[in-house]
Amino acid sequence: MKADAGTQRRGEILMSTYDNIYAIVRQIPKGRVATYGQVADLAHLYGKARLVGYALYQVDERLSDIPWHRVINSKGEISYSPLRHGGDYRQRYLLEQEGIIFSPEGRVNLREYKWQP
DNA sequence: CGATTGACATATC
DNA sequence: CGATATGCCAATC
Repeated sequence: MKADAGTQRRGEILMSTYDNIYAIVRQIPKGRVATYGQVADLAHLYGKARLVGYALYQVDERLSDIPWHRVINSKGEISYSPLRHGGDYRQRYLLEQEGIIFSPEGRVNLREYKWQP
């Protein structure tokens, strides 16, 4: 059965697509990271990783309590955006504070840090 | 309201 | 490893 484009029914609560993504990101434990693809998968949005990135982009503006910094791309690298707020390295700094080690290339070891639900 | 863009992913060359 | 191509969907122009 297919869910509607914008919303899908879960129990008796109607959740918008983005709220679904937010719910997943909130569940990422400290010291772990998740890829956009993984979040999309868990949010029943397999193959739509772009929506995850777009959703998180808005999260930052909303200053939500969502740990957006724990979401990185499948290469284990932080995706930067020149359009984002000034502090580009903020994400990396936050991850390092959680004990995540970055490679000299600016990547993390997904085999070890990737969140496994 | 049509066209463009964008925190991505996967496959192929 | 990187350049190119395709899919995917919402927000923005």
